[in-house]
Amino acid sequence: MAHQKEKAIFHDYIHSKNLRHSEQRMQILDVFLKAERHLTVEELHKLVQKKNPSIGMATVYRTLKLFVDSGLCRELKLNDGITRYEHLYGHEHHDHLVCTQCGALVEVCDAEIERLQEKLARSHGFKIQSHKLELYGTCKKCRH
Amino acid sequence: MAHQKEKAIFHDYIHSKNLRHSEQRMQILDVFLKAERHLTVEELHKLVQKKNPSIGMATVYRTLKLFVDSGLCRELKLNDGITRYEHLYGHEHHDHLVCTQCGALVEVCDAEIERLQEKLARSHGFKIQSHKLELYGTCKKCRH
DNA sequence: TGATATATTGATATTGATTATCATTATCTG
DNA sequence: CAGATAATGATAATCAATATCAATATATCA
Repeated sequence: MAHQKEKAIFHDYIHSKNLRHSEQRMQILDVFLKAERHLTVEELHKLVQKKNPSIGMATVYRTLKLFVDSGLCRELKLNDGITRYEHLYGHEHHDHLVCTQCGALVEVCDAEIERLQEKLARSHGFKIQSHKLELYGTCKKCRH
Repeated sequence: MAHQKEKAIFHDYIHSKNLRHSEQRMQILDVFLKAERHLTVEELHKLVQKKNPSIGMATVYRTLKLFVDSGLCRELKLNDGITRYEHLYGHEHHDHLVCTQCGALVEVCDAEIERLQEKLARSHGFKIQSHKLELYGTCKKCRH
């Protein structure tokens, strides 16, 4: 079974917080790790139900929170108001290009922009903890 | 009475869409223009009620949408999930520094970052329509 | 000006996403 | 294995935002 590192991280997190393992959590983690990125809660719930139909939405919500807290994934809140979750472990930091026509999501990163952000914040006395950069526009396909 | 330009914009918008003027819309516009930026719907509703207690929340929601469509203001959706509205007319484009401790909002702009964003998008075949850049961190005050 | 068509309002219901509650069940620890 | 308690799933509650609808206000035209 793959994703040993991620499972170890979750395992350690569960223990460090004196929480318990459960069949459901392991199943949800398994499905989440195998899935593509940028899943909504509903999408994940549907995938999980294929494996275990008795797992409820509430459990998926609760478990995703644990994933976030453990550092396995992060919430992505785009302008459409729908919260998506994307893998974090083993993935470089990145920002997003969002196609406003087809909804395509492209991950991008630019070290120079990051540097200038730091500088900009510093010049206003801020110390950055995190940032959010989303570029909304049309992708090549949708313009042709 | 100040803000003639903004009122003319709204007036023109209303006419162009074959909508109607109303006492309530004018009162809400007046209060909005006088207020500081970054108002939530609830905050604006409270301010408006001081002038006309009968104005309901729904009308404030509806009217703010008109303001956005007319170009007078824009929605600002930060990570806390609360939608704020900020003045647009007569204000330069800007991004935001957000203090995660005290909630302070600082407006910033960096032409070089904007330029690099364009370039980054272009290199992936995207044509940018809008962007969102928020830098979360701690302000000087909160660190001392 | 007055009648008519229709946009607007405010109260309330509804939606959709998320969180809280709670009785039942499962897991861990000794 | 037993006891303590965390987790689950169903459901209710919450919260922001939107839709509905009867009553009212506004614009237009005769």
